[in-house]
Amino acid sequence: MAQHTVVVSRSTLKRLPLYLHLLEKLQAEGVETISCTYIAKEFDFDPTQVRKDVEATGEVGTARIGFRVAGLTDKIKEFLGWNNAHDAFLIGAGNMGKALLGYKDFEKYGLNIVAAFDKDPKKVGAKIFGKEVMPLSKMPALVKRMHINIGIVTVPAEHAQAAVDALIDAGVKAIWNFAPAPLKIPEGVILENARLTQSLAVLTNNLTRVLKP
Amino acid sequence: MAQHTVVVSRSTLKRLPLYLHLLEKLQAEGVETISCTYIAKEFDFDPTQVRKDVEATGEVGTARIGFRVAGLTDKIKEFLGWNNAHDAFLIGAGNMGKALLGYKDFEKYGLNIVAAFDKDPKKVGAKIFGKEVMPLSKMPALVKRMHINIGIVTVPAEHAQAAVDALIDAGVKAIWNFAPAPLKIPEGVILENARLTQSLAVLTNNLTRVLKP
DNA sequence: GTTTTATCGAGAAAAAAGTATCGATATAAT
DNA sequence: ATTATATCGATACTTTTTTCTCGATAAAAC
Repeated sequence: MAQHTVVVSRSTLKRLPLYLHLLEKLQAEGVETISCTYIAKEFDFDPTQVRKDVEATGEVGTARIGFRVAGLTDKIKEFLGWNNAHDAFLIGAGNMGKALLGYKDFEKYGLNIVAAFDKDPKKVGAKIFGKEVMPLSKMPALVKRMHINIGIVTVPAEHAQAAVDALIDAGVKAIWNFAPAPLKIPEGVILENARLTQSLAVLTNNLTRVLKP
Repeated sequence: MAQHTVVVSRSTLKRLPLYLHLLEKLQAEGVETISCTYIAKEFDFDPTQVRKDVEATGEVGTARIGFRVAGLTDKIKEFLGWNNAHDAFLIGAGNMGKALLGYKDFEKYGLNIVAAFDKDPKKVGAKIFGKEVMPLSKMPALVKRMHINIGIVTVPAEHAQAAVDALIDAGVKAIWNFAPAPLKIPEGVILENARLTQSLAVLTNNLTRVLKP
């Protein structure tokens, strides 16, 4: 099958999961086809924008009908790499780490957190939502043996760079970072920041403006 | 004092917290002035972009020197509304809810989670990180009495719209949504989605492209 | 069977975001 | 004192992203 190695904008990539959620809801309701116009209305986007986003996945529609819900769902999942799970290690079994370990839906999004690591001996040995917490020293060997590609970083900001360095040294190809620290990574490694503070900044700025007399 | 009611792009708003983290690190190290060139290098951004972002906060620099670290810190905080705390209620005391309740740094970011609410009677009554979990039925009256402006939604997707409706009915002005559901809100209310799946989508898409032979 | 309508897909236009250029200026070096 | 340099701030330019327009097409309405 022809794979779609199209490079698209971050914005498009971030809209696709939204469409996917909607499509899965519709599929559960037995809806078979869907138009970009409909999707656009649901999110208050421009229909053309939705059409272009969908185009990136390689799915083609039919005039007057739209797209098959099942077909589009598959194409989006494939495009995002969510059709088969990537194994991941998590570093830092604090609150955020625990929350992620307990997030069952990740398997739907192509992510399988295999184990957690922490440098605090008090946290080591426990099981969090069925996943073992191991000492950080064991991480490198396990990354190599299990061919882990993704490292999730949920340590405090001051330890983030060290955690990332260790993960990359061990052979991890992508970092999902939750620490509020600017990280340096070598060429070829993927860094994605999931920083709540950025989202919060947008919220509080808007709110201050709205509340201002 | 002249307030800055400048409307800036989402992108700018999301970069400002990054600068702020860096500035606070520098301030702790005793650095007094900083140039946009330096900030840009740290994040691999364009210096002009940093200068424009900074301009939005209203801080002015001096040629050849740059900006005072302390002054810029204050201006960014003020611009983001992080200089005085907004009280917030959290709905949904699941894993993500707990993680947020335990996140101490929020006070630095102008957010004070006052209490949590859950419809599950088993969760009600407990204290999570010192914050009480109350029945959802008590929420509306408390929002009004305490003049709560922000509602944080960490319920499962299928209950998200109901939670949001209840919060807005009660008088909340801004919603910080963690549920993977498309939410409808009335004019004038602020909705900010903090969806991990969007960030994950960018990561897994990039990773599949990198791993592809 | 013809007309109407909703939709796609492609390309053009508009808007937004990011990048480069350049004069002005404040410090440091000579 | 003069020259060199780093930086700001304003403006111009470029690129990217979003939105608009329009012909083609498939179903529905008449």
